[in-house]
Amino acid sequence: MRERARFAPSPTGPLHIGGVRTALFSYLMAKKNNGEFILRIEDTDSKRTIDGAEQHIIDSLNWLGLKFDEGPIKQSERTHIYKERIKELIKSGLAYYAFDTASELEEARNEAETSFKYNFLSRKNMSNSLTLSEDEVKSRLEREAYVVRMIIPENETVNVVDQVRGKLSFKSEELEDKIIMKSDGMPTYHFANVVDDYEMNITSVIRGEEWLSSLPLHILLYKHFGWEPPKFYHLPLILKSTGSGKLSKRDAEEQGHPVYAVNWQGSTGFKEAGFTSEGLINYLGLLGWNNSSNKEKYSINELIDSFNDTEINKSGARFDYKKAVWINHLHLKEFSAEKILTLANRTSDSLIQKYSLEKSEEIVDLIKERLNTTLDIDKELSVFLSQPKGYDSVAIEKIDRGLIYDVLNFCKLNKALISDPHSLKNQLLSFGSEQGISFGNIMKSLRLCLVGNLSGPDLFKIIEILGPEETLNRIESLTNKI
RNA sequence: GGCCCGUUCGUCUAUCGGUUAGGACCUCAGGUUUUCAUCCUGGAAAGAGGGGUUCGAUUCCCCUACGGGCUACCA
Repeated sequence: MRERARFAPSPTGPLHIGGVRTALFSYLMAKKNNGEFILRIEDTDSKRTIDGAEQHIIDSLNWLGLKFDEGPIKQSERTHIYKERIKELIKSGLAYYAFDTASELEEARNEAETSFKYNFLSRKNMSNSLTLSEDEVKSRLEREAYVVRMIIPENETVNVVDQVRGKLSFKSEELEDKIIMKSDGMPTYHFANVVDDYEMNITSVIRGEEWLSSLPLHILLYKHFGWEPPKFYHLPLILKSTGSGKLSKRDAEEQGHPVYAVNWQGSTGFKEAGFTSEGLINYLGLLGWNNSSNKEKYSINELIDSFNDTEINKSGARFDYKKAVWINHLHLKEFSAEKILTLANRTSDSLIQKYSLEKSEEIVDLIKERLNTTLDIDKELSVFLSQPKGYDSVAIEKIDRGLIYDVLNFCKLNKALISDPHSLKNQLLSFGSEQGISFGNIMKSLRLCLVGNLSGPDLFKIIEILGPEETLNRIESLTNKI
């Protein structure tokens, strides 16, 4: 059978990093086995559906390059399918109508000494089609709101298999006759999910660990229908970087990092924070999976090749932003200059305009290895576009004003040298030894003057690129300021 | 509270009964570099606790502790 894995988010909010990881693993599972990746939108709760969330999910997957082969398939457009299936179940006595109101249920919960469960014991005392006469059921069905509940067998051990953890078992008395169709006629998650996975020939269900406790319910549903269940993988949760609990938007903001792949309203996404899709995918791929090699840098294709569903981890993993940035750096420094230029937010057009495409790419190669995020591209390139906007005053004091002045003066007096950076270096070297100024300080002075601070790529390369005129301008400019 | 899952350096992880418990991020100390960064070398840093099983347990089993998830007409 052809591998078919789906990502089935609910559009009750923007797609966060945990969802992205689930999508990625589903994608890897599908592609590893030459199968299909399907996007299904689980929008059965109209009250909780958020405008724009579906689009955000799609935008995120697009940016990440997790292309879906089918979808988006929306559950809200498939209610007729669920209704048919509900009827089937009722007919075979595996589901029933229930008329209990919210307040009646609440009362039952309050009265119960331990926790109340709507199951084989309590359902005898509730208003449903199992306890009411056929006529009454019929008339109440016409007049009243009702739900449909699935039957959970009594005193049975439900054995399930999670591919990540192995065999698990649940006692049926711990389970509840879950509602499978709400009074608004919409199916609940449990039902729509099972029916769709069956109807869509899904072979692997990959989802977050928060669904593990509902697995027996789902397995029972498959049994009720007489269907063969797919393989289930419950992924460990992504935890906040410090403290305890699941990663949430709020925690991420407190820790100063994004939670969404791309911008969502006021929240900065990883994309806007300077991540490449390659970097994010790489980091997320390693969160909860590894193939026991020491390899850290993976392209999406390498991830697909190496992915093995038996190597998914069991325990929750904290999100480590620094490591994510480091992995992003690994990718960025190996991108082509051409690609990096497209990743810059502001500077690339003016750079190409000022220099030429060829020259611009040369410049990018100079700064490439210094990049942690795409935000750094503008920062690094701005040196080549305009004079420094300010000078690091601490550095000026540290080097000593007089000394800086001497160095800059030397350059001004030897203008011809500027157009020949190689002999400039030699002349500066001898100037330094004559004057008793360390070469390091000479270079610091010059760098400060040309760049505004003490960091950046090779100075003589910068001089070469800026050209004699601009270099002298900048020298002039700082000389006047100190 | 009940049910379920989990537990190796601060963090992500390797180890499928016998290892000086390995790698990476972070961190620290050196080195390279004109500076910062990159890069290179090195250091510090771990099997939650208690019982078993075994010649031998990080590894298998049990208990406890801790962490997490679920416990809705939400997904």
